[in-house]
Amino acid sequence: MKQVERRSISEQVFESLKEQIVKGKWAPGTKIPSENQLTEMLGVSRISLRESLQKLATLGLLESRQGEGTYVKKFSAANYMNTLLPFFVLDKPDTINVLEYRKIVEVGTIGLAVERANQDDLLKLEDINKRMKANINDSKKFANEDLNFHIALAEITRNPVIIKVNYIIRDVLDSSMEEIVNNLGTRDGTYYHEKILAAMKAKDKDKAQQLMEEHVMITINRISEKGR
Amino acid sequence: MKQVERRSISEQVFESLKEQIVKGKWAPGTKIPSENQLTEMLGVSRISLRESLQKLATLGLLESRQGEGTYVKKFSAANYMNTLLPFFVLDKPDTINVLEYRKIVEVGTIGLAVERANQDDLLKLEDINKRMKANINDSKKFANEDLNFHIALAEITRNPVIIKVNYIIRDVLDSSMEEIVNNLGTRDGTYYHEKILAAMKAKDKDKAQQLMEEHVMITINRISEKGR
DNA sequence: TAATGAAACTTATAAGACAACATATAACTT
DNA sequence: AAGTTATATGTTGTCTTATAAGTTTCATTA
Repeated sequence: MKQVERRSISEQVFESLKEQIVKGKWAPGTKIPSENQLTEMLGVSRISLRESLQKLATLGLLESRQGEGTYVKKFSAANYMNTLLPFFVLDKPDTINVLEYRKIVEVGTIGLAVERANQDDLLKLEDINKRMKANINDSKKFANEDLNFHIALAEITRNPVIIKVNYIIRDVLDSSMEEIVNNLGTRDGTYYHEKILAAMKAKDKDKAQQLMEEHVMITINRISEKGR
Repeated sequence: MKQVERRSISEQVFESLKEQIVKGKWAPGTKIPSENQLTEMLGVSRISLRESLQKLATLGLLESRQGEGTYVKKFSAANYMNTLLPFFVLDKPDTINVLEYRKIVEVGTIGLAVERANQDDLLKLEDINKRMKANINDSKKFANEDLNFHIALAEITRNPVIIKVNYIIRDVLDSSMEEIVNNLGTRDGTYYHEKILAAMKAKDKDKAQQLMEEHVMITINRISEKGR
């Protein structure tokens, strides 16, 4: 027999709102009606409406700002990269594979970063390095600054796709990172960061990339040895 | 003065729940505590909690079934084909950013592929190249085989992260790819693929990487010139 | 044994209230 | 006149308390 169609209210609302955006009725950048207005227009409770709005926000189609309103976001590839999250999360077992991937991305990232870094960027990196050295005995803070260094590099590229992917990778590695630092210690973290920063100042792209490759490679080797 | 940190409740809850999944505390397929239990465990209202649960659901990490409970979703590639992307067309700056990112990943990919390719892999690539040449006047089929070539390279690395990311990127670019091929033609697609394959056979990693960089770079340049 | 049905538990939806925030305007001070 | 503070209004964020609508469990019954 043919199944009776069951669609939840919030799902129907979602489709309805999506149509407004997709069909261009609500153009990117514009403010959509307030929640109270929409509940009346659609005849649903604010709960169901908000559920749909939040889903659209998660997908990167809307953005809600408290006190201001809800706006249609311009769709960007970077937002789409959110779908990468489950890929990484649910495949957790192989940290090595993630690191191998990270090696590729980080080496490419530093290449662009060398070309695009300005004076402020370099100062910011220097700051992070200083904080790393200051926290050389606090592995938690140390690991955190380590990540900040790599994220800062990604942001220097000014490429939103790279930035986004970096955040996602960070998220995934974060869980194991502390453990990694606890095992590997803080010895060569500062060493490589300083060398990399020097190469950046000298605009020596090849050198910076080579250093970064070593830096990540050493981590990979240590991790894979640890498992035996 | 130092800014006071403001993070919404649902955001904090989101991070907290995500951590449980990322760290493997809640394994794929298992049922997570009920909403009532979670509200008590986290000390927040059901509204805020549900907001976070729904966000995780739209990201594909959780799935709620009325009357049953909420479960950690198992990964399945099919989940990622039902996205919103087809409704949107990437604009030029986006395409450039994606290509720039793709350049990084592809150059890294070919590096690993050179090291790990066996005889069968090389034959498979050769096959794809032949089909490309055969379809040199059918830009749609040509573009399709072009993508197959790059996906095959990703699969040769045997790194699931690289493979999956490749599929995602492919999805993102797919919408604009046909247009790209229509504009750029089929002229140097085969040229580079053949050269790259030759370098792979010779196990010449540097050469292969350099060729791949050129290959993607030329596409980037053409796209960015197109708009002027 | 198999079918029924009530109870308990789950997520979905609702309504109303208040908090937190942004913005514009009025009132006040200098 | 210009700058500052208070107020009003409208927005999203969060909470509380219900009720609806599913699923599962298990004792009861035919």
